[in-house]
Amino acid sequence: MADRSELDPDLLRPSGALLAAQIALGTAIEHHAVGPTGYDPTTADLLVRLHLAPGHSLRAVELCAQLLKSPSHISRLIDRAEESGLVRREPDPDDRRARLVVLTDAGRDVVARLAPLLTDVLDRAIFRMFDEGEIEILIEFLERIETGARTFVDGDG
Amino acid sequence: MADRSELDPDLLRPSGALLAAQIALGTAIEHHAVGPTGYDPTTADLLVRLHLAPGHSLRAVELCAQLLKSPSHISRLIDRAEESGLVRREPDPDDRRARLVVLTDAGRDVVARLAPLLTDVLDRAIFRMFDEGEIEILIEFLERIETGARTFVDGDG
DNA sequence: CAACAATGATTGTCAAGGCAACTAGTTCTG
DNA sequence: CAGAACTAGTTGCCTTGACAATCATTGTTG
Repeated sequence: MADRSELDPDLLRPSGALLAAQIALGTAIEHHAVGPTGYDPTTADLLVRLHLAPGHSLRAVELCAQLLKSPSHISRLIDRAEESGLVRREPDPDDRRARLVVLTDAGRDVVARLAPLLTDVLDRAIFRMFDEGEIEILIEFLERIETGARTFVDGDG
Repeated sequence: MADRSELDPDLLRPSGALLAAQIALGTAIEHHAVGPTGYDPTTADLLVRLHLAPGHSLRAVELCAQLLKSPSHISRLIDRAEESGLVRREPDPDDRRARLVVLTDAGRDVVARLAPLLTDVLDRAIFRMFDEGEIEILIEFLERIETGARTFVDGDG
């Protein structure tokens, strides 16, 4: 489609729109939902993932996958959340290398405060902007990009 | 649509897909296009934006807007690029507060090496995954999210 | 079951990047 | 045209977060 020896001005349009949507959504979540809790966005995401997980707990490796962050980042993220009393590390009975990260009552309170705000932001920024069929198309489009991109990085699942 | 006092498991699906697409695409660009040049992704983006700009130059404030980064970040990004000889700062004749960031010949060479790789990644990760009408729908969907998200941050343009 | 590869988690080190404070130049208003 | 308000850019300080190395445990294979 494009002449590869020069940059097509339209080349960055889709990726630019993707980035812009991401940034705008992140900013909205941060200002309207996460900010009021007093925690940072990644910590908030951590708490939400734990809340959604069975037993309100996950292993760190699982959090890496869900939050798309590096192990070192997750480890220190848990450090901070633990110091704030939001989560607790417990041994994993199935694997003594692993440690379960468990949501504490204080963490559940934060999620309870966060949930309606986050739901509101995502409702108004995304769900109300589309009808139900469109949402599925949107997700399918985004998955197509992810798939297309992974053909370059293939071999990492 | 959603019960706001509890988290809907589907709540994060679209935003999760958005993030996953973003990360996968960024990783593909970084590994396949930017990595071979030896520079970091943000520097590469800087060079591309300058290349696409009239006169191969932009003011820093314009780079903030295009790269969606803070002024301090842009300032230091230009520092590094200038030390590497990729760009040059020149006074802006129209406004003596501003400084034009101009692509050097060395910077142009990097863009020339980068362009076909970047075009290839974006072609295969995005353009070839969609037909032309779909691309426009995709962009319109993403702009809808951006618009929806901006209703929370409104007043910043 | 002993040696060895693979996996989960953590830590040291360092770059990326944001916020607030500051300088310098411009525009607006009296 | 003097002062106030604003805009462009830079710097100090700090947090976030990635990579490489390390330790502990598990699985695998002779």
